[in-house]
Amino acid sequence: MQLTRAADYAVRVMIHMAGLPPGTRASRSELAEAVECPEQFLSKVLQSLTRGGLMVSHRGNTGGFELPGAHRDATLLEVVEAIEGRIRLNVCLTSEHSCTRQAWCPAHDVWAEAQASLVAVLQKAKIGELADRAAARKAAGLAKQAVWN
Amino acid sequence: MQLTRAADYAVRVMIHMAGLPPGTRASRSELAEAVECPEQFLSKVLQSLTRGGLMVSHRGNTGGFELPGAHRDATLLEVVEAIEGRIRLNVCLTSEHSCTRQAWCPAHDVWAEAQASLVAVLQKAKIGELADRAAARKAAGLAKQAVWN
DNA sequence: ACCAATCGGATAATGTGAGTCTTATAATTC
DNA sequence: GAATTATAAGACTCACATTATCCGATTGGT
Repeated sequence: MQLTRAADYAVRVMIHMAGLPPGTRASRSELAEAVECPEQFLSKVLQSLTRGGLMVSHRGNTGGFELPGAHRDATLLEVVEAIEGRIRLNVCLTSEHSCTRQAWCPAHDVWAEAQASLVAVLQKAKIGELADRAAARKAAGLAKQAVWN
Repeated sequence: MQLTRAADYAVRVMIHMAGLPPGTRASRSELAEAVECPEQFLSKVLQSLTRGGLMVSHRGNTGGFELPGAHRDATLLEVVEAIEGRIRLNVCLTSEHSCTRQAWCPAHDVWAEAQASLVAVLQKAKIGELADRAAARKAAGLAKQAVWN
């Protein structure tokens, strides 16, 4: 019942990229540092994001990763599901036929509702907006530091 | 990001017990059948519930498990957390000092909000009410069968 | 005091998450 | 076109949590 590290890193990367000027190409090592994630492991995460169409990769000497402008308003839900697959809070929510008790089990409804409310929160959070918020907060933090010095 | 089987079984057991007349003592094998769970495995689940104070166990020849009447309105959250420990949607929500980015990371707020809304749903679902609902639905189901026959 | 039924803790098997390493592939530069 | 630099991809390792099982400890009844 916890987000995987991979999904967490994926969200960090997406937010970081969305904060860069559109079209910026960032290298894996650069991203690994910004995101505080083992570089090799980030490789796998970036691969998943690329496969999911959320990121574009360029190979070769001047290669790197790039966030298509259109995906600045991808939702957290999309990013998480690109890594973990669709969110299913319980096995009885995986398929319509996976639980023989569905007809009467009252817990089923609760799981479904819980999942829906969770998904709703992740769906309304857009990468681009989060990036803007991060930039604003960092600026405020620096300003505060400046006052202290 | 999924409920464990143990927690699912725990909820089933609690609802089943809440549907029985107060003070009823049910054996493990009886419960295992009602809940569609391997009996030996249910042992561990029942142990956790007992340790958590949600269930009372009696040993010996006429032993079995019993749901204290006061816990008929325990919440799904209590039951789940008795098995899995406190719900933490992401590692950065485990402790106040576990993430160096907390000060500015905008994702942190989203995880917190998502967790809160998930917890809220589980908290408003009371075992006793769910048991009543289950009974009503089963009755309706049987009535429908009677009409068919 | 003994027996039978039950819980409870210790133990084993399995699966998933997390991270690492190596090889293949591609693009730029000289 | 060869060398260099960078990512892609997948095999591999390791640790830990989940799931399941077994056997001993405990209890109540006869």
